[in-house]
Amino acid sequence: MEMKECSVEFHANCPSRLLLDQIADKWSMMILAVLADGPLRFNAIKRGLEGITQKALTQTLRKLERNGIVARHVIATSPVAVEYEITDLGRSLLGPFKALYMWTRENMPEVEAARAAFDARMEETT
Amino acid sequence: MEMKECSVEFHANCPSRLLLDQIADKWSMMILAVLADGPLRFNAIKRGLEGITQKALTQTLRKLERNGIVARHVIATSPVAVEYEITDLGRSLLGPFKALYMWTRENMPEVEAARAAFDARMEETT
DNA sequence: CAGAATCCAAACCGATACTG
DNA sequence: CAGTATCGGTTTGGATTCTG
Repeated sequence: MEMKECSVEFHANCPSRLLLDQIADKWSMMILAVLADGPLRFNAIKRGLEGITQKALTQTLRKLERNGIVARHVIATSPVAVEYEITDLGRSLLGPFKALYMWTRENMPEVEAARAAFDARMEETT
Repeated sequence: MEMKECSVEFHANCPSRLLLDQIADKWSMMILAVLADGPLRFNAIKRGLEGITQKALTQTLRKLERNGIVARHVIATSPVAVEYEITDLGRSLLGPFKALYMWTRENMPEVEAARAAFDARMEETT
């Protein structure tokens, strides 16, 4: 019997890895969900995401814009209005994201049970 | 015409949000992919993930174990062997993860183009 | 082999103040 | 309104050393 090694490998420079780092963060998924129904202005997005700071929102929007997932439109009124809109590319991401979201909803109870069991085991060793 | 607000809202204590924070991190997805074909020992996993440190691997495995996504089996040989195996719960996550992974592979070119365009625009304003 | 412990630097994070 | 700039504080992350 030979040694077991993994058949899949992930290299440090694997392009999908670099991209995953970009999109699989705390806020990106939620921002996209919020923009799914139509373009929104900066503060409207902010109001939809309880707990996000202005700084985090700005940074995440910039990153999404750079990756072509949202588009930023400046409307030259006074004071200026800025609208963020999901792009076609971003829209194509909604499917995968939704699958992940549905998984969390469906499997939450089982995860909670696992956590409780794990924490109980930790307790008893203490 | 009424003000546009978002119809979806994410609350800070939304359970799916808490779970998403746990599973959508840099290494979890890749560890799961590596374990998909069968159980592996600690250092075999490590060899499959170029760039991961022992500390990061330990931490991520603990988290996955706590959430019931992988199982840890200690084999009392000398020196000890420890095998990590994906659980049924973890296996059910592979689908959503794979969808995300496929998306990155398919849309990488478009993302790169968007980045180049964005960075070029930044240059010209400087 | 599979970690735990420690140390230090770097990245992040929220709060605050300021601006066109 | 939609940001930028700045500043501590905390968290993270790597490198190293040690152990059953």
